[in-house]
Amino acid sequence: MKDSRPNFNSDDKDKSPADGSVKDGGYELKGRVWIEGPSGTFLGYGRAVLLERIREYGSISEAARSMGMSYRHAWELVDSMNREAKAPLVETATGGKGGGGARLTSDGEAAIESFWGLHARFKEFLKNEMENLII
Amino acid sequence: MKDSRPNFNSDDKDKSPADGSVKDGGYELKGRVWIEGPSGTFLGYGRAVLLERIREYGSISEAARSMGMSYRHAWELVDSMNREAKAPLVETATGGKGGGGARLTSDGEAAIESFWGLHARFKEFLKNEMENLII
DNA sequence: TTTCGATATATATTATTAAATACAACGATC
DNA sequence: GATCGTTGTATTTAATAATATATATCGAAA
Repeated sequence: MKDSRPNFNSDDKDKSPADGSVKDGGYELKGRVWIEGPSGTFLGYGRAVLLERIREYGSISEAARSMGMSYRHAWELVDSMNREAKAPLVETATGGKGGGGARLTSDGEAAIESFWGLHARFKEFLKNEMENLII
Repeated sequence: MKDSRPNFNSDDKDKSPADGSVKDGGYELKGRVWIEGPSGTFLGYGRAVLLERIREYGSISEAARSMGMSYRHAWELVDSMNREAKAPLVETATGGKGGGGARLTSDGEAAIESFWGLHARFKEFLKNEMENLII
């Protein structure tokens, strides 16, 4: 059946991989998973890394610096997580020796753990799908 | 072991769900998957929907309108997909009866099919994970 | 040859996000 | 009480993305 509409530039060249220039591989399956709370993102990859850095450095500002992230942004993420969570994931201190600091609560530790588990299983999923992917 | 650092505002109220205000459910697992080509995104959810609309309407501009998307943006997505793909997913015509139009190639049809399959299995994955999710 | 609506593209404008900067408040320690 | 580096926040600036506008091009059909 011929289409009644006019000229379609059908560009149907090199479906057969005769020359070496066929884009054969080069495709990649990517994805993201995150947990959403009542009013926005609760925990995703970047937030999980941030939590780990806070645990490592004991400071939001240092954690932010280590990730090349502005303090403000890091603080907003922490604030968002704390508001979204049932109980705060990070507890902070202002003043005192060293000016203050931040540390994870046990809920914070658990949240990281839980997310990395999810993340690992997701990577596995992508790997499997990638193997069956036909493009 | 008591921490030597100063005052942590530990905010440890209502871990026990005594009052009714506990944010018990309200969490949702979300995610995205997409296929990346040699130089950027190749196919994701929005692009798959766009392809379907193009099939439905036979026109990029009408497809864009139907999605509340600017023609320019839609055109850029189509252009990107065509460049990224081994062979074009959309073929276009300018001029002629009705001014021109656009339609899917067989590769375009196959790409949609393939992506929706992936998407469905991904939704299944999220559903399973959601059931085991502890926050 | 003129008309038509859509493609293909450039340019300008607006809106949204992200980043940078600044600074008051804090409280244990010296 | 002075000091310290951090938290917590506001304000400003820069960067990016999204949208709007404009227009040249196309070719079948009238």
